[in-house]
Amino acid sequence: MVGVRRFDEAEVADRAMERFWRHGWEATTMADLAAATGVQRGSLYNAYGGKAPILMMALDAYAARWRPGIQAALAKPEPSDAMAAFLEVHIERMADPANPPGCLATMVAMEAGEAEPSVAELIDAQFTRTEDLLESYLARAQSDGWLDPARNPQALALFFVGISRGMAVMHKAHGGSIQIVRKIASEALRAL
Amino acid sequence: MVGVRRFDEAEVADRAMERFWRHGWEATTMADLAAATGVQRGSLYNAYGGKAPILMMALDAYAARWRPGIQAALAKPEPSDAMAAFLEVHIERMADPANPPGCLATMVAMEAGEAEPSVAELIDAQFTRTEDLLESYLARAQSDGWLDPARNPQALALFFVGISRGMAVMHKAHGGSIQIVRKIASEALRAL
DNA sequence: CACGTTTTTGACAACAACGTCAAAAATAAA
DNA sequence: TTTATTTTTGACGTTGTTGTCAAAAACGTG
Repeated sequence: MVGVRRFDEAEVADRAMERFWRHGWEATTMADLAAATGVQRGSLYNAYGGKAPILMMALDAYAARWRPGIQAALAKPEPSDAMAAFLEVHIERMADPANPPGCLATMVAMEAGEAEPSVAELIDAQFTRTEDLLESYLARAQSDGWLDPARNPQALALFFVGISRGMAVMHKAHGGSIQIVRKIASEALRAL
Repeated sequence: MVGVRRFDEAEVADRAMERFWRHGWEATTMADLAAATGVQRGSLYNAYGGKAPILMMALDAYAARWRPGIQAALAKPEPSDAMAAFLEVHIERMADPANPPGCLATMVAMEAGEAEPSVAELIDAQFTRTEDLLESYLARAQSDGWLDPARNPQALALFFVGISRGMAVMHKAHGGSIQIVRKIASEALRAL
C-alpha cells in the first residue's frame, strides 16, 4: 500500500450514518456527505464510487451498533424478559437526544425502491437476519419449556421486529415522543 | 369563475398519490407529477403552488380512501373483532397488487423531516386522528364491558396504529410479501 | 357576440447535482 | 533519496430541476 487513505473510514461511516439518518436517502447529496464527513467529494467517489455504497456502509455500521444489545437481550431465558430487552434497545436509541429520531434502517426500507436494488436487498437481508435471531431464540425457548408449544416462533419473531419498526415510525411521526414509544412497547409485550 | 380548470382535481390527487406512494417524496419531481397526471408543469404550479401542496392533497385523498373501512371496523362491538378488522383494512390494501407496496403515509412520515414542516404536521395530525378514533372506540368498549377495565385504551390505540405501520414497513422491506403481514397481524391480536 | 378573467402552454434563466479527470500531494518500498 | 503507486484536490462540462413569465387559449357572464 503506497498512497494511504488519509481519513478514518469508521468515522466516515458514522458521519454518513448520522446524515442519512437525519435527512434520508434522497435528501442527501454527495456534497452533503462531503460536508458531513470532511472528506472531499472527489475522494468519496474515488474511495466508494458513489452514494449507494456509502449508505450500505453506514447501514452496516448502524446494524453493528445495536448488535451487542440485541444479543444480550436474547441471552435471557424468559421470552418476556428477552423481548422486553429487545424492544428496550430500540427505545434507548430513540430516547437518546443525540440520535436523530426514528430508525435509519426503517427509513431506508420505506424510501429505497426499485431505483436502488442493492440497497433494498441489503435492507431485506438485515431485517431477515434480526428475524432469524429472534426466531431461533424463541424456538429454543420453546423447546426449553419457556414458551407455550402452541405458539409460532416465526410469527412471533416477525411480530416483534414489526413492532420495533412501528415504534420507529410513530416516534418520527410524533415529533420524537418517547412516551408514545414506551406505551406501544408495553402493550406489545402482552402478545406473549 | 371564468377560465375554468380543465383537469379533474380528484384524478390529479389519485395519480399524484400513486406516484408518491411508489417512488416517495424526494424521488418525485414536478416533471414526474406532470407526466403522471397529464397536467403540464406550469399548470400544476398555477393550481397548487408547488410539490408540497400536491402531496398534502394526495395524503388527504389517501386517508379518505380507507376511512369507510376503518369506521366499519370500529362499529363492531367486540374489540378483538374491531381490531382484527382494522388491521384487515391495511392487509387488504397491501394484498391488492394494483397498489404500490407499503403505505404512503408511513413512507412520508419517515421521509418528511424539518425540510417540510407543513407535511410533517399533516402526518402527525393524520396519525393522531386515527389514534383518537381507536382510543375512543376502546374507551367506549371498555365502559360497555367488552374490555378489561385494567387495560389502557390510549396505549392500546397507539399499539394498534403502531403495528399497522410496522406491517407496512415489513411489507415494503420484504418485497411485498403478504404472508409476513398476516402473521404479524395475527400475533398482534393476542395483545388484547 | 364581445368582454374580462383564469387557465394553459412552452420557454427561459438560474441553480443544484452528477460523474470525471488531470495535476498535485503524499507515502511505502526499493 | 528516488521511485512507483495511490489518494487528494479543484475544476470542468453535462444533465436535471426549479420557479417564473408572457403570450395564447378557454370559458362564464353580461
